[in-house]
Amino acid sequence: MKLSKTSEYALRILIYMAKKPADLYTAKYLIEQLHVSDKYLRRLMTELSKAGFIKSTQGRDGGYTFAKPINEISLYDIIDSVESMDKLNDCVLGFNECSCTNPCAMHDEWLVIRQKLNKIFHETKLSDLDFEHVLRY
Amino acid sequence: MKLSKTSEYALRILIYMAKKPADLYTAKYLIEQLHVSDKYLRRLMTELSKAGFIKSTQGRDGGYTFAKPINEISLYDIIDSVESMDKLNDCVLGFNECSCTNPCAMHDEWLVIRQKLNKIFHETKLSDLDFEHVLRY
DNA sequence: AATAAATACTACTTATTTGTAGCATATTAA
DNA sequence: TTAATATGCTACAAATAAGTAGTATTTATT
Repeated sequence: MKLSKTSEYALRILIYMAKKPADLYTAKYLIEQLHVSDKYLRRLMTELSKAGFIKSTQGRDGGYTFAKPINEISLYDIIDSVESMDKLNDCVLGFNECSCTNPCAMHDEWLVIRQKLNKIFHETKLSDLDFEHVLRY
Repeated sequence: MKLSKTSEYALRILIYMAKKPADLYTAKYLIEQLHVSDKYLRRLMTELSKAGFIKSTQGRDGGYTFAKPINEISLYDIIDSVESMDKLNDCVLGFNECSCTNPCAMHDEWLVIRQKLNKIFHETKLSDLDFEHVLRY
């Protein structure tokens, strides 16, 4: 009942960048600021580039910037790009056959929770966050 | 953003038993009904016994029954006994220092979600579930 | 053209979770 | 008291997630 480390890092990085969304950030700088390990961050940045959130420029004076406006990037999209958000909608008891017409004993309770989770994660965009106190390492 | 397999199994088993809470269930029977592997289920049952939800009687004609009324067993308690529910209250970005006075950028959004999750898991007791359609393998 | 400073890729290592095997222990009934 | 039928324990195996190492590639500056 927790996000994966990879999702945590992805959120941390993009939220940090969203504070000044027009800037160019080098991996080296983000590693220092956010205390995510070198190779892990770099690999993750490549994933986030492929997912279309950021774009990288290689070579000297290179780095990463947003590839689209931060009010178009939801927390749902970010998490979904590194761990499937679909699993949130799986049966909480692990039954594959579970559905509204053939529900498990917890189906209705879980439906309420997951709808709220989906709603908040979908509706919260990077631009909605409070950057006054962006906690960082 | 999903319960562990172990939590799923723990819930499956106890919810299944809660349908007829006075009965004695053998491991063999539960394994057949719920398709949880032999040794894994047995180990889990021992944990659930130690946590005080069920009690076991060894030897011939042995098995497991509830150790207390099922309206005193919440889903929170069950999940917490096999994977720490505390982690639900950890910072969603993984910052140890995150708190209401020193919040991360997602602190407020996440607080709303986790309070709802905590509430539902705490308030839902085994006796509250709908046993008309207990889906099983 | 050489160098410096950046990202990209592939393979490997470690840690955690999940699942399995085999033997030990307990209890009832004939 | 022996056989049958239960649970309990310890150690191992497999799968997945997390983290690390080293090298290749790209590009602006000189």
